[in-house]
Amino acid sequence: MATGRTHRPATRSRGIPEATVARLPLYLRALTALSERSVPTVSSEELAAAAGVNSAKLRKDFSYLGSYGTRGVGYDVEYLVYQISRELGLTQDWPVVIVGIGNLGAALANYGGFASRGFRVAALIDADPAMAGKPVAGIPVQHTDELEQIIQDNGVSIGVIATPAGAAQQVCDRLVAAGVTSILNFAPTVLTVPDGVDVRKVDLSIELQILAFHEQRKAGEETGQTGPEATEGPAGATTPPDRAVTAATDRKGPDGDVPAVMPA
Amino acid sequence: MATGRTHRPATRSRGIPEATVARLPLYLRALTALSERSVPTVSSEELAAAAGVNSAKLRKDFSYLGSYGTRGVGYDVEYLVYQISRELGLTQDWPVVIVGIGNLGAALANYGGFASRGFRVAALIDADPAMAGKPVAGIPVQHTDELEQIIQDNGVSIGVIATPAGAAQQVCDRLVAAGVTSILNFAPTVLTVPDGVDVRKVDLSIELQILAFHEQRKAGEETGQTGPEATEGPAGATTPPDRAVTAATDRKGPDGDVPAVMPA
DNA sequence: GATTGTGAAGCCCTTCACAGCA
DNA sequence: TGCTGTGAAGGGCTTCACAATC
Repeated sequence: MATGRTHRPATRSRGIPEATVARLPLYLRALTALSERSVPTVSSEELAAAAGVNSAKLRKDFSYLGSYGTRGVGYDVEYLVYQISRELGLTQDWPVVIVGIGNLGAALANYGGFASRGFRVAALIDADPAMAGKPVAGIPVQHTDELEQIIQDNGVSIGVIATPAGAAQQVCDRLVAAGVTSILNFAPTVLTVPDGVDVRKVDLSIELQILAFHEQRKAGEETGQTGPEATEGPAGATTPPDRAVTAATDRKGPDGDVPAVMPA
Repeated sequence: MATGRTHRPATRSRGIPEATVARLPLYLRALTALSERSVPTVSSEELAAAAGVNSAKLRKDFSYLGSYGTRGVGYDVEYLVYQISRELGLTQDWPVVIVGIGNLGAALANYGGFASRGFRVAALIDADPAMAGKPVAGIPVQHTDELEQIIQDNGVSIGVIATPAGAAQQVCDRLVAAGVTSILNFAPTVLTVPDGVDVRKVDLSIELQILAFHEQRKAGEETGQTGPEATEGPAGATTPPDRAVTAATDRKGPDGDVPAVMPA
C-alpha cells in the first residue's frame, strides 16, 4: 500500500476499524464489476477472491456494517454496493481541488476513477502563471492566487497536493485555512496540520523501496546468504559514508554475528 | 497511504517486521535531509518528529536493525543513512521498467525520487505503436513486443504497471514470465501472481474514498448526527439501487437501532 | 446443505516505562 | 545527566471454527 496514515491515532469512527474502512473500496470495486455483469448475488468466498482477501476477513468486515447477507445464499450485489457506497460517503458529491498540475497532477485530473466514485474535480490550481487558462482534462487551470476563493465558492473539503515537496506545506496551510479538512498528499514531505484535519500520503518512491527490500531478500536466499549483512562494509556501495570508516568498535547486527564500523 | 500488501502473509524477512520496513524509507528521507544540512547527530526524538512518528516506535524500529545509536547522544546521521540504505537494498542499482506510458506513466518516468534512491528507469514500454521512439523524460518509449527482450537484456527484476485496468493482468503475466519478481501496480485491478512474486498496489481513488469516509463522519458530528445511517434509504442517493426497495425486513445496523431495506 | 455472522484465540504492532550505558 | 535499547503490557487485526439461519 502506499503509506499515509493520519496523525490522529485512528478515529475508529462508530466502531468501524480503520483496516476495514481501507478495504471497503476494494469490495466496492469488485461488487461494481459484478453489478455490471448483472450478477445478482455473490458468496463471501467468491467476492473475497475477486477483492484479493480471504473470506473470513471479508465477512468480519461486513459484520461491522450490519447483517447484509443471507445465510445459505450470499450477498445481494446491488444492495451491498449501495450500503458500502453510503458507508463510505460516496452517495454524495465531493468537490475536490488538485493543486500542482505537473505530470502527476495532470494524470490525476485525467484519472477516471475519481468521477465514477462521486468525486468531482472542481478546480485545477497551479503556481505557474503560464499554465493559467490552459485546459487539462477539459478543465482550465487556475492560478494559486485564487485558491481561497475557489475553495469557498465550491465548498471544497478535500484537497489533493501534487506540488513539488518544497511547496507542499505552504499549499497545505492555505488549503486548511480556507476550509479544507482532508488532504491527499503526493509530495514527498511530512505535512503538519491542525487537529481535525486528515492527511493521507501516497509516496511513489517508498513503495519501490519496500519492494527493493524484499527483492534483495530473495536474491540473498537464492545464494544462501542471510541478508544484507553478508555484503560487508561500504565497499562497492553507491553512497559510502566517509564518516563511517573512521573508528571501529564492536557494533552488532540483530543476530549479533557481524561486526561493523562505527561513527566517530 | 496507498494500499497494497502482498498475497503472501508477510515474509517478515530475517525478523524485521513489515511495519518497520515500511517506515525505513521515511526515516531515510528525513535523515537525508539532515545529512544535506550537515547535521552530524540526531536524537530519536528529533528524528521521529521529522519523520512524523513517535520516538518509541522509531527506537524500536532501529533496534531491529542493530544497536546503531549512542546512549546519551543520539544517532550518527551519515552512519544511519548508510545502514538503512543497505538494509533496504538501496546500495545497489535496481533497473526498473515502466509499462504504460500515459499520463501516470510519464509522471513516474519524470519522478526524481526514483533515480536518487538507486532506481534506474531501464525502459519505458507502451502498447501504442505511435508512442514508439518518442522520448519521455529523455528515454525513448519502446513497444510492448520488445518487453521480454528488454527485461532479459537489462536484468530487470522490478516492474511498474501503469496501464489501464484491462491490460494490467496480461502485462503482469508477461513481466513475470520474463523474470520480474516484484511489481508495483497502479492499475485498479487485483493482480494474480505465482508464489515468490511480490505485488504492491497504489490505488489513487481508494485513498480518496477513505478520506471521504472520515470527512462524512466529521460532517455528521458537527450536526449531531451519528453517521451515515442518519440519512435513511436510497432517496437522494446518487446511485439508488432499485432492487433494494422491494421487500422490507428488520435489517439492523451494528448498533441495532436502524431498520433498513432489504434485497428481494 | 450451504453460507453467513461471530465469539474466542493468536499474532503482530504499538506504547509504556525503565534499566543500561555513554 | 541524557538518551538509547528493550522487556512487558496493552490494543487492534486476523484467523479459526462453529452455531445460527435460510
